[in-house]
Amino acid sequence: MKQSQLFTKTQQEAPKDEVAKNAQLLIRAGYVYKEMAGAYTFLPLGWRVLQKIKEIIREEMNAIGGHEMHMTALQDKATWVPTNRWDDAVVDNWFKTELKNGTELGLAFTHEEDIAHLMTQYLTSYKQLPFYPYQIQLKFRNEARAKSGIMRGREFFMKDMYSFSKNEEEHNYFYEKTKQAYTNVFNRCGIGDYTYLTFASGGSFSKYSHEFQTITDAGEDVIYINKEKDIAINEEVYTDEVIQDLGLSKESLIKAKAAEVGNIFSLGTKFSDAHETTFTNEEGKPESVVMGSYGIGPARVMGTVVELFSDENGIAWPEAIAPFSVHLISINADEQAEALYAKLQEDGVEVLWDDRDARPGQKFADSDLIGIPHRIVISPKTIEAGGVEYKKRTEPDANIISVEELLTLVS
RNA sequence: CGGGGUAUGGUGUAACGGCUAACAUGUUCGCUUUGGGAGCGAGAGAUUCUGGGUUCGAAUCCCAGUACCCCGACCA
Repeated sequence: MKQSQLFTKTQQEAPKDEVAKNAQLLIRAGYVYKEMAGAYTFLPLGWRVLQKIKEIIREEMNAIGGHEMHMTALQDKATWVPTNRWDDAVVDNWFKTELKNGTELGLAFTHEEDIAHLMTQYLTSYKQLPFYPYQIQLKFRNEARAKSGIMRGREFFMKDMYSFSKNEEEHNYFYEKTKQAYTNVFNRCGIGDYTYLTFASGGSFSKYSHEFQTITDAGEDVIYINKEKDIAINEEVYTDEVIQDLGLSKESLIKAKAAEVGNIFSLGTKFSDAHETTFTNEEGKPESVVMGSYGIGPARVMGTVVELFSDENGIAWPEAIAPFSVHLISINADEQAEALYAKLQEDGVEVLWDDRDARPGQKFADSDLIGIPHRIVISPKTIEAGGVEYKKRTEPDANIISVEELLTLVS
């Protein structure tokens, strides 16, 4: 894409009401626009990053048998009464509204009830099980206080997957597979080294749930990490009993602030009992289906990445989720740049060409701020030296390489 | 939801209760310039958040509302 055609532009200063580093950088670099507290618009650059994160999630969910679908965000009150979660005293962050005729509606903050109810129509036999529908969708939560930029909004993206299994054994097998799939997602997004499988409070059907917590000061949770075993304990269940149960010792645990980028949860038959979501077993008798739910916040992942990978000049995206792979900067070499741009695109390289009539200093500053992994400069100077200048965003030095070398580097 | 704070061109800031609300940046036009946010000149851009009050006079003081930010609580 030609940068002159991007409608977003960079800003030297962040709006003063934005304190979170992720939001400051994303706004300054033109990735997002803040509509109101806790609600951000993803501009073309930001949407590209988000789409890449979603696509990684999609691939990993599909790889373990997930089926993508899309549920309505409008919630029927009747569906939420059986589990008592319509009650404002139980769930206090509903966005509720009503139809013209006065019928009450909710905007989805999650979908367990909805999908348990839906499945009463489709789940009949044990032969159908197990299966794993998921969606990547907007969720709404009327948070008392939005904060941390795009990491905790009132409207936010969520990948929510639900598992339906015949029994605990079948459920546990998938639960463990999901752990690995989640690990793959966070590794691919570049935050694997900072992300820990974290034991958190379970529910009536399991001792623990598992969270994926990424170490960052911008996070809201406190966890205790055991680096050797690559696991952590959430502060909320940090007791002598739990430490012992996990075979750890207090001395081996390091306290850290972290952001919850994903969680997986065994639900047992809590929701299927409430909605009579049953299947007919091999004996011909009805049985409640065993459920699990599995969430990832793609925008929270994006915010966390920015928190982790930036310097005083701007963002430094991990390769896999960068909006573009190559940032091509031309200085008084439009013709040569145009040819290189065409060549890169031909080779399937995602390239942003800064073709603007701007001074070099501004282009460099913008490039650092936007944070595309590979920077190419083409100018009379580099042409005379026999090629282009190449620099990684994460490295301080640039060097001249030939176009052929460049193509093998980035293709 | 409790406590605290802030609100002035698009953005960041300034202005003792007293002149036509100032500066930087961005933006438009012209000339010059081209390897780390260039220079000169000329323009456009504000009902100082809203409503009330005090005062001869309010961006400035007071009250209410709204929005935003921070701390805490909440986060099924």
